[in-house]
Amino acid sequence: MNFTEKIAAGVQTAVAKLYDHEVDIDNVMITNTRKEFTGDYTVVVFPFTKVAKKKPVDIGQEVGEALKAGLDLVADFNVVNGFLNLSIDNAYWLQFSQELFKTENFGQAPANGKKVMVEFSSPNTNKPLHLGHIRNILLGWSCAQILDRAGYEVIKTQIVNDRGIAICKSMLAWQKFGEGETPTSSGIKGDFLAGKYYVLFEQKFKAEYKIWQETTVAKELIKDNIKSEQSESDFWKNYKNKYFNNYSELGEEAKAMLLKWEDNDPAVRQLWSTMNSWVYEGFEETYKALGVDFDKLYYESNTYLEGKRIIEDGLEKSVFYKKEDGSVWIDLESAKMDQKLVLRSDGTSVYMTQDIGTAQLRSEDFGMDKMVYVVGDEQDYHFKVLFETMKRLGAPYAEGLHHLSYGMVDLPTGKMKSREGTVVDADELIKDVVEVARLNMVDRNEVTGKGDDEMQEIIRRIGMAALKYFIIKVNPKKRMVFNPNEAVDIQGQTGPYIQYAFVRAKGVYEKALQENINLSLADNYSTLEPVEKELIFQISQYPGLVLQAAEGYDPSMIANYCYGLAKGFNKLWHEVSILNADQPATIAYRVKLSKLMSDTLKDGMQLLGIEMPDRM
RNA sequence: GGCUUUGUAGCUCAACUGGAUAGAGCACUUGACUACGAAUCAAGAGGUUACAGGUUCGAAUCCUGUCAAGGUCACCA
Repeated sequence: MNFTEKIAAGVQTAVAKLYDHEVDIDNVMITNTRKEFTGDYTVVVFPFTKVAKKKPVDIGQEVGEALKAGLDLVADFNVVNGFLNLSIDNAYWLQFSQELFKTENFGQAPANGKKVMVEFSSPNTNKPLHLGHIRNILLGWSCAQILDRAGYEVIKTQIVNDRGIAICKSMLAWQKFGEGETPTSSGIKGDFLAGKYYVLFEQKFKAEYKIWQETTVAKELIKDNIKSEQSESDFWKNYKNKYFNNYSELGEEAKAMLLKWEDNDPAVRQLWSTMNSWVYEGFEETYKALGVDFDKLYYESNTYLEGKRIIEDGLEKSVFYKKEDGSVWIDLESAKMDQKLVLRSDGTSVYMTQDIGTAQLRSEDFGMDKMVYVVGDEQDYHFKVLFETMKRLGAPYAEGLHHLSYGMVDLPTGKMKSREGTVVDADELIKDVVEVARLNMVDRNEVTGKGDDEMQEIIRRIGMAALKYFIIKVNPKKRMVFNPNEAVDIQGQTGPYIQYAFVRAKGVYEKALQENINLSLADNYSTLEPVEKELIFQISQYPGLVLQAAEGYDPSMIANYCYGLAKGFNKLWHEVSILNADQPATIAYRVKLSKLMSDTLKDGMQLLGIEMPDRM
């Protein structure tokens, strides 16, 4: 039982005795005492005014006296307004820290026997990964790590969007204009090569569209359909899709290719798998640079036909209904949503059908209790509909479905737009941050004295820490601004700052080992400075925080915690001496405390996918 | 237009999910190295939490309305 639980129980009995009233233990409000007041924990006594029929200050005084008399660990108390501040006896803090020194795998919750699947990344195979994917990947990876630490069995997965009209566009452009170019022949990374032809298709299509707009067909069309307040260019912008489907030659060819693909045409399938394999090789490199991997991949080309069977079942159970034209729908108006199509009139699947099928497939494969989809917030509605549908279908895991929705990443100049070439490419960004880290290192003249490989690895870890921390410290659901200059910062609330605190603490510990300092003397330490207590207090929050972050699917909580912890240690570093303290017991205690701090920091950062360097 | 998300210091973000005088970093001032490593620390300045009402002991947080920005309303994925 930890301190807050003991205090809560104490408050419960005190209130029962004093005011003859049973309070639910969950309703006892305990917070950490704010810095400007003395104390460690604060009990909010306002809720008791009704039952006690007294002023908050008096209640605080009475409950405080009862706690001080009844609980050994409460050394002292003071009351400010309706807040009862409790100071924990130093002996308890010391005892508590001694226990932590011995604890292995601090922060790891016991296995809870539940399986959770986390889907993230899930790219299209027609272009390379960009900054938006990085946020997705970091969130997904981190979420998986946190759930693991919280006691779940975690399966990391993605659905690879390897089929559809977009891929056919790349394929067609390559076929028409590629002249047999390959990653090997051109030296271009596979995903970039596929992206190159996707862009090329769009350019050619645009040119074709432009010419068509001058034809008599087009002129009559716009005359009949343009709205009075609409400009011509707006009209054509809106008409683009219709042109692609109804008039465009390139569109016609691309659609024909998609049909051939669906018909298993050998030549098209061959081209398709060749180009996709280029892309996969490219992706693999990027994933490796980001330090992530997956346990199981699902390919849309395998799952896009799934789900029809479930639709049939659902029709029998009247979850869905069929219209005269044969299309199948679900009516979600009772849940304040719309009617939604789940099967086209020609019997083919839509996005929703696929997702229903994929969920089912995954359940058959793994039997998970929960499923987390890391997908951008533009799909909020889609997932709301999907989850409600799964609930109505009676899927056993329906209650465990969660959409980890995150906001778009903006640049200081505004939105990333592929058309305007402002998309920040993932590979390039990774290269850039590592390069800035290297230049920083050179500035410090610290390049000497370490092996080249070791140095490169340290630089890489620092650069990646800066990038990753910058992105993951922001609450997922918020839209964020990515300023490249700030992302490579190493001062203040940054990844390298946290790494620095870690390196310091670990350095002290290693030096103590070298000097054969007797660490068991820590048991004799008895004074405990305020900065030390502050640090133990922060460390004590860690396991609870992991559970909270898991429950809220929110890695940013861990990121902010790690910063606070690093800051606490840096403060201690400046206020007291560790290896030069005057008593051997003090030295031993502080060395152990540093070790505990660095272990906790390393664990927390690992949950964010950030590696710690041995030196900096 | 319907539904939905967000709005906090000049900038980037916090605020233990309704608690105390809204906190950090960057940038700007000012102090602290002959290293347990200053990639650090200490201090200063910076706020009508978009706005207006309401709920209550207590609101950045909950409710209503207004404004602003984004998303979404395809037999696309």
